[in-house]
Amino acid sequence: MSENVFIAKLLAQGERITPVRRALIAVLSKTQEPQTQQELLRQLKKKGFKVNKTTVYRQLEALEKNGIIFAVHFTDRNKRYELMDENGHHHHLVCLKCGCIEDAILMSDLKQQEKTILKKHKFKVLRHTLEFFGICGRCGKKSG
Amino acid sequence: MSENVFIAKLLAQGERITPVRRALIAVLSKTQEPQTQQELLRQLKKKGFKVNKTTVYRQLEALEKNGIIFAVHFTDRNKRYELMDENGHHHHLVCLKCGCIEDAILMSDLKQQEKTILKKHKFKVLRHTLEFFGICGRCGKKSG
DNA sequence: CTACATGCAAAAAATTTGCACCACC
DNA sequence: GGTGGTGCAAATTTTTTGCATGTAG
Repeated sequence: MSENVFIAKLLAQGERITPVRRALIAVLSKTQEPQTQQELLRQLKKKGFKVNKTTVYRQLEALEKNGIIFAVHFTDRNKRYELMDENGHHHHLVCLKCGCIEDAILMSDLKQQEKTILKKHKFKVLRHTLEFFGICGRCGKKSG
Repeated sequence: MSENVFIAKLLAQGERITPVRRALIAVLSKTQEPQTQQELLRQLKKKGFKVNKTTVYRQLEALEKNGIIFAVHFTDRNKRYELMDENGHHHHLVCLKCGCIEDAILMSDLKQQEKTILKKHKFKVLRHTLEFFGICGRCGKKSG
């Protein structure tokens, strides 16, 4: 249950543990692709969890502020959320044909980049997003 | 006038050169930060250029499809556009306090990363986004 | 108890669509 | 002269806000 790590983090930060927060963390920990508010709401309701969309928006915002989840934007207009990975979050491969999303296996050390940025730009990087857009293996086979 | 490069590219692709397209390219070539539809519309109007927001949306979409401009999403909910850089587009440093956006000087070879991704994931990368979020030099001074 | 979480409805903001008309090639 | 660009208004979608009520700590 890595979920408990996040619960613990919230508690440590003096935040309340409410059913909605618990449920959001649970759903996010069971999905690999970053989820939109709509998808999360749908999944919660499917599980019989009664919750309002406003609350989902508000709690996603709160969880993001508390460093529990992370927001990414792909090609569509919706924000997507994923759980913050303690070892640094991962990056994504977004297929422009089928829309599937894989996690990228990356060996770059952006940590080093961030140090360079601090030196050259006097800019303290707190987080970053790195996303790749293209054609996934399956779509590549289908159409050349 | 690097603007002409983009005009030429559009022509080469059999696209029409309309006043709106020309104006959008002109405005984007004079701004360093990626612009939202709203900002672009405002700048066009300020220049006395009469155009409707729907048209701006439609032309931004068209220009993106034709590889003239590139869309990025930061922390707010708006899509932003910048001209495609022929040497590869640049990355950004987004200040979470004042919202300013600088271009990052980067020395990473994402090209190499993309080759690795093709091998490991069978995923053909067409483009990527890499954005850093943090505290810019000015804000860093102000508040510690 | 009390501050914060929640639901509902309504507002605001961002984007898209339908349709008539205009202009470039 | 026909395809595609444009404007306007209205619809849709996404997100936010106000306020009354419930609930975790």
